[in-house]
Amino acid sequence: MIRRIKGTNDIIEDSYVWEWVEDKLRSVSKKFGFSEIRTPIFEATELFKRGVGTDTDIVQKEMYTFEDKGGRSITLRPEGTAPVMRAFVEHSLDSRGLPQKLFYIGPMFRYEKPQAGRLRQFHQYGAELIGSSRPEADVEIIVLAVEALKALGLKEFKLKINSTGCEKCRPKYKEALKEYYKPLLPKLCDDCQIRYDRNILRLLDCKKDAQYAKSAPIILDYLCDECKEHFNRVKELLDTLGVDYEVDPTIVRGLDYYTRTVFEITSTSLGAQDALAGGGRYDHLIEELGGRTTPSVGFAMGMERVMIALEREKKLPDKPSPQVYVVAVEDEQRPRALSIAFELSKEFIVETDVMGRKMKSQFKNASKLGAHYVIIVGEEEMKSEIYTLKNMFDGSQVKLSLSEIKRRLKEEKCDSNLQWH
RNA sequence: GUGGCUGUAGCUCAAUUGGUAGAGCGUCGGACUGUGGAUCCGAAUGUUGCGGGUUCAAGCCCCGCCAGCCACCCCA
Repeated sequence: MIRRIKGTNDIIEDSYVWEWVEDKLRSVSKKFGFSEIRTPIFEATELFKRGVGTDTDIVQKEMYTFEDKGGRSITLRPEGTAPVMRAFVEHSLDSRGLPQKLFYIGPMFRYEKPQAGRLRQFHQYGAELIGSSRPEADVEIIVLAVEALKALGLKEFKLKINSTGCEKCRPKYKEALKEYYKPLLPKLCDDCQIRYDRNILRLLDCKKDAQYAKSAPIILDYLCDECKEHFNRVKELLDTLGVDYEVDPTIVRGLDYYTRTVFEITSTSLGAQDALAGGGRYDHLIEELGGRTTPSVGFAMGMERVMIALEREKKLPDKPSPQVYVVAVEDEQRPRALSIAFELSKEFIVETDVMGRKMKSQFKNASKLGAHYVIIVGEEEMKSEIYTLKNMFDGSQVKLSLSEIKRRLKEEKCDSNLQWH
């Protein structure tokens, strides 16, 4: 048997949950004025090296990179921001006016060891607000992320924010950190020894050496006036909007492109892989990709994790079931049953038997599928063209013509809780 | 990439000290020849994750691989 690749999933029984989640996310995004962008699933490897940063874990060990037949180095996208920015530059979207507000939903690929909530092919929803350096933009993005989770019905999550400063103040902070950790260096874990030189900020969120991080210098004390002002405005606006958050000076984020605001939304109902969404401001990514300086903010949300959280919080939608199931009493009525089913399927969700089942089994099948109504087509109905409509929820039944049945089903559709639209 | 746990029917799990694989659920059918969700009866389905080894004999022991889970790493 050929099996699926490690760390990938077939979405079968749950596909209606995916549809539901995607519908909600699209709808919230549009309400915030964002429109969907769909970029290719693979890109030139160079895009991620430059966009995400060569020092990041993603680029160093997690990319699915291969050479195509033309000898080009191709990479399956590990994240969504760099491709969106590439498209922004490539199509000169700034000439259409700023800001550009874009969202995406789709698969991402990272070569990691799988566990619950961490897959090699996973799916992200994300949004980018391109072209504004103002704190209002940060807040709009943060609020969108929070509202998206709320729209799905999630409650058990926490928003944490921080500022990582800019190219002016961050070097000073890094220096202060180096100073602080220098005497501690021999006591740090192996990973932190390497991080000390490569990316000192990462020492802060190391779980093994968390004891030292507590009394380490805090970036917020090193922010330049502009960054400090920006961060304060973000907090004020969040307060004004009544958004709950917590300032966490240890979140630094794994991608190199972030400047100033960074944030994370973690679920309190998940295990180790508890980050539902993460994002921040990236003021220099676009110029890194050859565009003109265009300050921007964005975030990405992990759809699998959101769905695990929905399950934990018991917020999954009900599976949609057919509105009507057309039953043929005898073989003679099968063609009629089929044509009624096709006719009704122009307006309703219809099922009918194609397995040659006896009437009894057709009924069993109708209940198993959760059909609200059954239309019985027997000899009598065939002649009179007045069919029996049975309500499977309360067992009642009436005799109606096809057009009366349609009218009845239409009324039912309005107060049906089987649909989520 | 590191460490630990696990792998038996579609699903959840049994199987004495190694002795020739079973139950529930589900599926399908029947009891019920124009009426489902209850009940009863019956049927189908396994290279015991894969490969090797030890043994008269392996689901069980040993080794390797694969996959999943948990934690680390990191993140969504």
